[in-house]
Amino acid sequence: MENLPIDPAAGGEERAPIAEPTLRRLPVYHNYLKNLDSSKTHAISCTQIAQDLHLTPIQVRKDLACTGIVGKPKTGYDTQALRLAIEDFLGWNNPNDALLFGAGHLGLALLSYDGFASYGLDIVAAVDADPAKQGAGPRDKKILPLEKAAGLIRRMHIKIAIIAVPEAAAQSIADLCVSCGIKAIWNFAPAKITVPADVTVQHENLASSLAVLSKKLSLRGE
Amino acid sequence: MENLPIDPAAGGEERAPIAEPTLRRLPVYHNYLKNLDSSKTHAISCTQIAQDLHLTPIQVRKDLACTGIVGKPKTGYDTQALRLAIEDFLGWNNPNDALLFGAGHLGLALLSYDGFASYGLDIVAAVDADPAKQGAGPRDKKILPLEKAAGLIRRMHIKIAIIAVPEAAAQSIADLCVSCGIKAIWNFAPAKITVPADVTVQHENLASSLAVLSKKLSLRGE
DNA sequence: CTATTATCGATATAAGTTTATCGATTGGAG
DNA sequence: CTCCAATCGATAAACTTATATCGATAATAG
Ligand SMILES: NC(=O)c1ccc[n+]([C@@H]2O[C@H](COP(=O)([O-])OP(=O)(O)OC[C@H]3O[C@@H](n4cnc5c(N)ncnc54)[C@H](O)[C@@H]3O)[C@@H](O)[C@H]2O)c1
Ligand SMILES: NC(=O)c1ccc[n+]([C@@H]2O[C@H](COP(=O)([O-])OP(=O)(O)OC[C@H]3O[C@@H](n4cnc5c(N)ncnc54)[C@H](O)[C@@H]3O)[C@@H](O)[C@H]2O)c1
Repeated sequence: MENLPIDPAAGGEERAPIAEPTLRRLPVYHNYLKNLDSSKTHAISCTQIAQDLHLTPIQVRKDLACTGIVGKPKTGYDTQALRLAIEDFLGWNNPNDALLFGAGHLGLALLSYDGFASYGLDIVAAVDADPAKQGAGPRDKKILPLEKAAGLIRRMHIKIAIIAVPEAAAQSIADLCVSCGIKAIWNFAPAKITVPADVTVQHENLASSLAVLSKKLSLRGE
Repeated sequence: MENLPIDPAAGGEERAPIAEPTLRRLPVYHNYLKNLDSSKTHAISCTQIAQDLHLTPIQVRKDLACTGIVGKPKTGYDTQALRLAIEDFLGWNNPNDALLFGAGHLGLALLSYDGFASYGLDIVAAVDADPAKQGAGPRDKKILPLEKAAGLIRRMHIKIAIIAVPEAAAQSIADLCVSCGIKAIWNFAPAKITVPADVTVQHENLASSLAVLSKKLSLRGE
């Protein structure tokens, strides 16, 4: 037990970089575990998870290993511990505050969604340029004028912005966010936005997903 | 010019299977081209596209090659022809009808979005179990009772369903769709749904994207 | 108590995707 | 007209991700 294969040339702080596909599957495992009847199922095997989620047991095992959890042969993983390990790994126990830009159709849907809380995201308020949209939003969230954004971000040390404004306004909102110290942007506009290297952007492009879907459909049909 | 490297063992119908990451980038190129001032820019090079979209020229060239377009050295691609080639490849010129399940917050946002038309998707109507939601929806789209779904799908030969109902109802809606002949499902519920092998499912899991974003953010911060 | 079997964890192989290299082609400068 | 620089297209290498193999371990049956 003495020669555990420590990453060479690493002083102990550089952990294995997590693969993005794995990262995207972790919430799926988490949701699966949440829906298990925990009074009945105290342990779960990779085999079972893989079967239910249409994956291979090997992949599941490798994904879960990233969280540091250890399983027991013939039994599997403790369901409670596994769920906590995923939450811990994804940082869902330390909620991040976020500010939403654009309280239109999509923005309001995001604002009214109560599921984000369990994913460690708290949308503290929305911002909209249209005075008619301003005031009280769903779930006691305020919809503020654009001018209030900078102060709010600075005062609350908000690090995440969600962009749900029209494409034409996306870049200017991004610039505003960056100048206020935002470090991560979740972008729902179908536009490429440019930010400094130390800011992370996650593009949520529905057109891409749709392209995959319709291409698969058309290939099936022929 | 006589020995073009035809795919061996292919009678001429089996084209190269398109890589999914490439497929996801094609709409991004398309949107980029749409925003170009076409009166000024008649040709565009991979180098330029790559620079603007933060990709490598080689990748852009390879992606675009899938659409069958050919460029000219020193000039690049004809912007108009390139845009049409992408639309053609993605099938955006032959719109698909789709039926939306769930006219809640997210469903209504999707229903009111007029951008899907240019991606070859036409949401013909929505369906909701709640009588209070039924009636006229945005953009002259009807919101129908659940009982009407099966008939509508069969009558209009609808092949695509969009699921925006609560997680608990997602599988039963999927089962209904499959029994009516739906061949592709775009699923916004955070649930894994099970369908026969000849039906395609595209899961749109916001939790996955959020996991990527927040993990990157937390790695940056340390 | 021992044999059996399901499962984990690690290592190795395969498949898929991105990036690099290089010759060929074309438009424009001299 | 000739040379040069930019770009394409194809092939090869590097990297990433997924799958397979195999020994070790623990629960269970006999
Ligand atoms: N609705 C959908 O289903 C859907 C799907 C895919 C992508 N999108 C994208 O999401 C974005 C929002 O879509 P939507 O349907 O909610 O549009 P929308 O028009 O309903 O809402 C846009 C909101 O942004 C506000 N706004 C405009 N400029 C602003 C600015 N500079 N600062 C702050 N607020 C501003 C508007 O007042 C409006 O309330 C768009 O970029 C759209 O392309 C939407
Ligand atoms: N709102 C968001 O921003 C968001 C984000 C991520 C995921 N989602 C997911 O999208 C789905 C919809 O979210 P939402 O916020 O619109 O929820 P919602 O509660 O606002 O809307 C759900 C709608 O589905 C209808 N419905 C329920 N059961 C039905 C059935 N069997 N057949 C037809 N209609 C039925 C309800 O009447 C309601 O109108 C959920 O699964 C949610 O987890 C939503």
